[in-house]
Amino acid sequence: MLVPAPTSPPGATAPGDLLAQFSESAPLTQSLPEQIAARLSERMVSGTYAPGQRIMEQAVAAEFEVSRGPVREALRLLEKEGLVIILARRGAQVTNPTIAEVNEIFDIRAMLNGLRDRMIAESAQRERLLPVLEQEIAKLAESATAPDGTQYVDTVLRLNQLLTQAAGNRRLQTILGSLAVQTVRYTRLGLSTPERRQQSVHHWQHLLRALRNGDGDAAERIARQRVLDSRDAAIEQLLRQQAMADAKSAA
Amino acid sequence: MLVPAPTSPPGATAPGDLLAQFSESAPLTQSLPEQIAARLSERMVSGTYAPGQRIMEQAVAAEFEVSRGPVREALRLLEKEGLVIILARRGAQVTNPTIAEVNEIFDIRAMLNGLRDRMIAESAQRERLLPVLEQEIAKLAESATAPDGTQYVDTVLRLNQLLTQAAGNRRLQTILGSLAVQTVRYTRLGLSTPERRQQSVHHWQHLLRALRNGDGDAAERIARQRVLDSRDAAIEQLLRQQAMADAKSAA
DNA sequence: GTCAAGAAGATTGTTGACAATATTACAATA
DNA sequence: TATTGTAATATTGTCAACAATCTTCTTGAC
Repeated sequence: MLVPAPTSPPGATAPGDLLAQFSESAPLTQSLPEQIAARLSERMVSGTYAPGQRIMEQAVAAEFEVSRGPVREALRLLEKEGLVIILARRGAQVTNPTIAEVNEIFDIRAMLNGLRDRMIAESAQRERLLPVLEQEIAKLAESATAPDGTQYVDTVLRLNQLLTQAAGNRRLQTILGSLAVQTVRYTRLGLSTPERRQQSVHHWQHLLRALRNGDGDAAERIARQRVLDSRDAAIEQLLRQQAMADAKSAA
Repeated sequence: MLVPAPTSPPGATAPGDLLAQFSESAPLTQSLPEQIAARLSERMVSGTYAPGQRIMEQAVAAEFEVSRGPVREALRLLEKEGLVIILARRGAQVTNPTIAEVNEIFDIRAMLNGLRDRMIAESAQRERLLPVLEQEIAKLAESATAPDGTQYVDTVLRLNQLLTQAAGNRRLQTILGSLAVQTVRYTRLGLSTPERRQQSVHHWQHLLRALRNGDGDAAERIARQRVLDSRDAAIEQLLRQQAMADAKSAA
């Protein structure tokens, strides 16, 4: 049977725990394929499995001491999340999105975050959410100036999770969850400097104000801009990384 | 092996062929699970399988003369499309969306169609698309006044397909394709009267103008409004149907 | 040395059987 | 009669083996 993941105690926000984090109303006991998918997804977002790498069913099955059936299904789940691509009779490969594709994913997130935040702004029972948001955004402001961006990113993820759940649109939750998994890597990149994080805090504060005022138009506009800015920051960093890698390989 | 579907010759737009129609760059030879999924999806959109009905793996496997493995995978594919819901150890059930859920799906479609049409309006090589669109929209105007809405709906589907492909965002294509499959039924409902179809033609003509002018803002706004209107029309019809059913059962 | 053809090995796709769990039918009790 | 517990059945989950296909390595010709 499956060895439990070497993660922090339940409740802690473990990196790579995103599938569970964003999935709608997860049953208390995950199925075997889901457990395998969670374990594999950790390795993909953390880079243990490199982009482009081929994942062989038999190898995974042997490691987790299960048969290939559940592994196959786990890989299908990861395909749904966009973490692998499955080619007919050629198996699963860790996705290696081009910059254009990263752009595309952020575009979609921008639109759907806009919808999400508009829905919340226009919802009657948003009152209960506001105190929590205020608290989290305060935490955000604190951690913005830290040299390390880890805590900041965690809080952003938590905020997004809160809002996505609050919107109360199941399908939207599913789609945004899947897109979030695919873009964590890049979100981290985009928030790597204190300046970017300061900018991000301002966006969140604006959003909070719009939500408090029940201003759906503003909420949508700000949410969109926030994602598009984070996209631009991420792409900028990506290009910089790539340029450095290119220079190195040329030397 | 699998008996071929009793559909029209390839190329013809068969009802229920939607999975294939919207899937990105379908390989010429569908896998066995995909074939099964296509066959099952026909039955679901056509109502042969009633909403809420349970689909048993063994029964499907026996009918198509395959083992349960490919059937399982087919059902997972249909879950991805939102046509069934799979509960742990309880199998697959044809989804029976509430009116609230239908609303939610249309909301998402509205946003993403907005993104799609903005992308096209702002794309450099939209020129090639415009003549085709003009032609299809002309066809639309012709068939609007027909007593039967079938041809009109088909043309709308083709238009959406054209635009979705033209946007050139793979992930968007996937998501919109899946949402389209889920809402065909309701789109049909919303376009059931000539008045609604006339209104719809106007939207399309406005959209065409915005695309021609390269006006992304307008394209997005119009696309959104178009979907939201079709949503309202569909919901209205749904409620009417439901009221009639209720009255009947009370009698 | 490069390329093509073919054989050997590796990997995915499918199958049928068994195990674990859920559903149904039925009987006993309040 | 309604309800609860239990046995029988049905159904999903998992496994291991086989078939079909792809990949890689070797061999040979140019």
